Amino acid sequence: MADEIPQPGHEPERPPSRRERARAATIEEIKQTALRLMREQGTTDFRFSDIARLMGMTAPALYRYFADRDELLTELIVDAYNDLGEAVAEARDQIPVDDPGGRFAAVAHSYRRWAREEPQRFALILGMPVPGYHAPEEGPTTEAARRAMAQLKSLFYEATQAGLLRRPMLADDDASIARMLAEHHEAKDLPIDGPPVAPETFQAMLHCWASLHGFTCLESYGHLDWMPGELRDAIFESSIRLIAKVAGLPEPGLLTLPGDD
Amino acid sequence: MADEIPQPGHEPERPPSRRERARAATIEEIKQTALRLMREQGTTDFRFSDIARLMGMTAPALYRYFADRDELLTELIVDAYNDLGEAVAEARDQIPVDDPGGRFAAVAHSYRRWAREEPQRFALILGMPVPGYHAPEEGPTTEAARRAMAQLKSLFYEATQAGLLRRPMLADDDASIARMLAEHHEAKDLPIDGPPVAPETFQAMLHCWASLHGFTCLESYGHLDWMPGELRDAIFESSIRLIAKVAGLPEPGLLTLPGDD
DNA sequence: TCGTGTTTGTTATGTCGAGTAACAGTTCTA
DNA sequence: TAGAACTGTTACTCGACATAACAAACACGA
Repeated sequence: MADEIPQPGHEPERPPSRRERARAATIEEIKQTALRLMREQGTTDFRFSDIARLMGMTAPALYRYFADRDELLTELIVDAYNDLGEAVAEARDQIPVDDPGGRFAAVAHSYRRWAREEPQRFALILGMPVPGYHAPEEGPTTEAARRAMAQLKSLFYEATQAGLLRRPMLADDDASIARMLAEHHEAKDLPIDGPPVAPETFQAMLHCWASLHGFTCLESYGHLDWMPGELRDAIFESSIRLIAKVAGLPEPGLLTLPGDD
Repeated sequence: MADEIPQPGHEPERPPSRRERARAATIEEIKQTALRLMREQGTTDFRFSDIARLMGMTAPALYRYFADRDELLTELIVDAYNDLGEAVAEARDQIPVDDPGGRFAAVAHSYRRWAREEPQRFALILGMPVPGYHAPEEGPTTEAARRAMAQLKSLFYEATQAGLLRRPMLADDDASIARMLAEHHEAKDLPIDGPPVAPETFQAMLHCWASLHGFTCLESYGHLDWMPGELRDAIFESSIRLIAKVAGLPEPGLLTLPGDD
């Protein structure tokens, strides 16, 4: 009785059985249905009973797959991080490595587009989560966030390696920042994977992220709705170029960004 | 029976009666209690029953003051907008008008400080609101948001008038943006009160807001928690100076920002 | 093929919070 | 002081989360 319980985390790698595939499919359907509800209702909330009804089931059946609402939410958050990270990485990798300016533009556009297309999922990961939800401390969500942010960093790292990154424009003496960053690079407690970058590069990267994220947040939550879309697009494009220039990235090659409407 | 219902919105101006004062005090206590609960629980959610319990009342009594949860939330949102706007305006006005760089720094610091001190209220206005809540279209929240943003604009307007604003650094040719902005200034459908500013100034202002907001959002929702506070402060300060420089604002006078920790 | 244990669904039920109804005490005002 | 308005109460409905107990389908070894 006692050792029948499988220890989660290091299951032996065997081919998934028929039942396991069915279970995985159901889990996926539950998540997709939850996302559909969020999209239709425009919130980050959903009801178990609604999910069950749309799936032709009763609500308690869902508890066979998720212990509670929080567990489902956590999975959705992790998926959203991964999805955003993948979307950004894919857009980035469609631009040649020797055009880091273009790569950053692609990252920025895909970040914005993802947020516009999935405002609820965007709110899920970068807004304040659903009331009553408490993310597991240092859990999978933190891990996924770390990975997503690494996408941006690798861009700067590659640019540095290729010698395509000018010194970023910085406000003034940043000796203290450089020192603090160096200390923490040594202590290796920065959450970004991969090799280290120069302090001023790191700072430029963070500035890029914050500016990009700020515009995206404002737009995604409707705070820029008073601007016509055409104007928003133009201002975003201009802002991104400005940010890139300030961060020391070269001018992007003039090309149509893939998938940019 | 029919015409007993008072039409909301144009009540005659008489001195508040004893009862009206008591009612206003109760409404205020309800709001404060809701805020206290939000702060204690770290969410934008609250339970009517909890509010009532903390006030020594029963839950249904609250419906004498607010028709439902949404109505209370709307008031809290409006209050938050006004509060943030006031905090920002106050910080700004403690710096002389002839130091627009310093004024912007003060605005930025107070914006950030407010968000850090009241992350729940910040989420309430600039994040995705509580599930199930639907803001009244073009209602008081929109109005309050408009006013709050006008605080930033007036800073740039004053700087322009005083001839202290250099031409902002822009990415490249922005003729189309200038044209679109000019059209919308003529159409007067921009949400910002007060006299118009030049298109490039407007663009710079928006860039300032987005960058400031981005950093603030990331920090307020804990996405920068991996940085020690000292480093966050330094990077924020540096970023703000950079943004100001890029926007064409002069270097701020070296002074201790009021209330800055 | 059969029987047993696991998985996945069901219905019935408990709990809790939003919101309403009916009623009671208090305060204002004519 | 009587009636109207206001503000609170208790009792109740409703809907959602979550659990318990049970039933059907499935997997698999003898």
